[in-house]
Amino acid sequence: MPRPSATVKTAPSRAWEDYLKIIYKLESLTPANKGVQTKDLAERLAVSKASVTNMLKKLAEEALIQHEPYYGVRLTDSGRKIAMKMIRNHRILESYLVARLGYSWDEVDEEAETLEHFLSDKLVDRMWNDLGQPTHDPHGSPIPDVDGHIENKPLPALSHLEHNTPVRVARIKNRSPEELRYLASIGLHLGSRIVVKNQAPFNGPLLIEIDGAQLHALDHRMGLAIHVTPAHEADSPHV
Amino acid sequence: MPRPSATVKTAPSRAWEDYLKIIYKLESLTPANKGVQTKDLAERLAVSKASVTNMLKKLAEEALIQHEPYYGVRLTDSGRKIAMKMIRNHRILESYLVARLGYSWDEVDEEAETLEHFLSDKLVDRMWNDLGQPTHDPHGSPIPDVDGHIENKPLPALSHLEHNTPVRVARIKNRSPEELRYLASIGLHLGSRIVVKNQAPFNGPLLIEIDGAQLHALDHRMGLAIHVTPAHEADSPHV
DNA sequence: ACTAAAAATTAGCCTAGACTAAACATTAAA
DNA sequence: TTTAATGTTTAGTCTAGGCTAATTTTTAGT
Repeated sequence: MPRPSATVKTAPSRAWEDYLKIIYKLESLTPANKGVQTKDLAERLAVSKASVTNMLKKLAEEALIQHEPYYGVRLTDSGRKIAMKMIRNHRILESYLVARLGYSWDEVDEEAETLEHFLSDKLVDRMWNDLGQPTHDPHGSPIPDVDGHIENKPLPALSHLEHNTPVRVARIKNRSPEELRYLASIGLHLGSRIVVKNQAPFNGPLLIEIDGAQLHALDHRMGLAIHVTPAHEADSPHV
Repeated sequence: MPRPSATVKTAPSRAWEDYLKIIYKLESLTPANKGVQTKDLAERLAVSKASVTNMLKKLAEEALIQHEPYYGVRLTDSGRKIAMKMIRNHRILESYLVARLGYSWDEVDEEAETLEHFLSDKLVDRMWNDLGQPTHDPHGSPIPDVDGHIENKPLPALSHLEHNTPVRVARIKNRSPEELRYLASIGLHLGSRIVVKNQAPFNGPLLIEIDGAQLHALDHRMGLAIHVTPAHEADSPHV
């Protein structure tokens, strides 16, 4: 008959990993003096605030986060390590699916969102090596290294550019499959050369030229998610 | 705030899938007039018999099994369908890992055991097509088709062969990684040509010749797990 | 400074899927 | 045919991770 699991330092569950990953992502959007808010976690995890509070207590007990009640939460080093592993797994799998199994960039997130929790280190490592040890995923996001270090170069967003300055698309953050498909349909990919011709007032749409050809109007919020490098810097980005 | 999940025909959980898969596997070892026993399920799932009974009740409510209390359990068509899907996922992933990511046949089961529950239909289909729609996995086990049909050709085991009749290894069932590694180390693979020279009495070890060269003593129980085809039938098997 | 709104926490409850211990059924053996 | 051994089920717990409702703390607006 089965044995009780005793005090065996149980592996972090999927739920824990999800919490830690979201906390990591929200930390970068949070002013440095504040922690990540319960409310925002609840929203991103599609879970009640009470559930979040409840879970934060457990994560804090395991020293994966620091929880200052009412002031928010912050990852500890061990918590960050787990978050980075999930992000590494996620981004390597996405890269693999695109490069080896014919996925398009709008299809990969859904698949990776689940599988990131169940991939062995061995499998992730083999995919990464098979791909030639890429540094960025199909959306241009950096892949953390095995020790959890990640490139952190802030790139300007399309919406914040001077007009008529050519740039190249380096990264698209957090867009839905529909939006990604739309971008691909107008010929906007990683590495595309963009010139912002105009921006309508009151955060209105951008008028952009893609690869010297078509003109397109692009919603302001889409422009915020598209990050670029100066056109001369790297002719084609990491892919 | 999140919604209650209501009566949304919830997807089968990992636990359900594991139960159904094991029931399927045990059915073939169970005399046709009997069902699969609770005890055997408990053993294979490493779970108490009471837990099994409890779960069987739920599976029966969902019409995934027929549960005749005290007489055991049997899959319904819908239950079998889920079981076959898990087996398909498992075997295609194993095949993929070996063919594309350099895994050896002793490494794949562990990885597949978890991931089989989380692979999307799309991913499985793409792996299967990328591999050229294989019909058998790296251990020679048949891969069910998308509709849940599976080849069911009974193959004789090494232990039950006439002596001095050359055969080819077609399938190795349920061996541990250690045993599989041992077999590989003595040059016994799918497709190896084997001649059984002798079997010691009282279910003693077999004396076998592998690919016309080395002689090896092989434990009787190992011989039961190694299934073969006549040497002339197919020169090299499905791989 | 005071009050209303927003955010966070507490308290109590629920379900899935485990568990143990005890009761009950079936089968095989004497 | 009775009994012992084995297998199965019932009854009652437990933990993870959700939930709602009520309460408390912090923040923002007058």
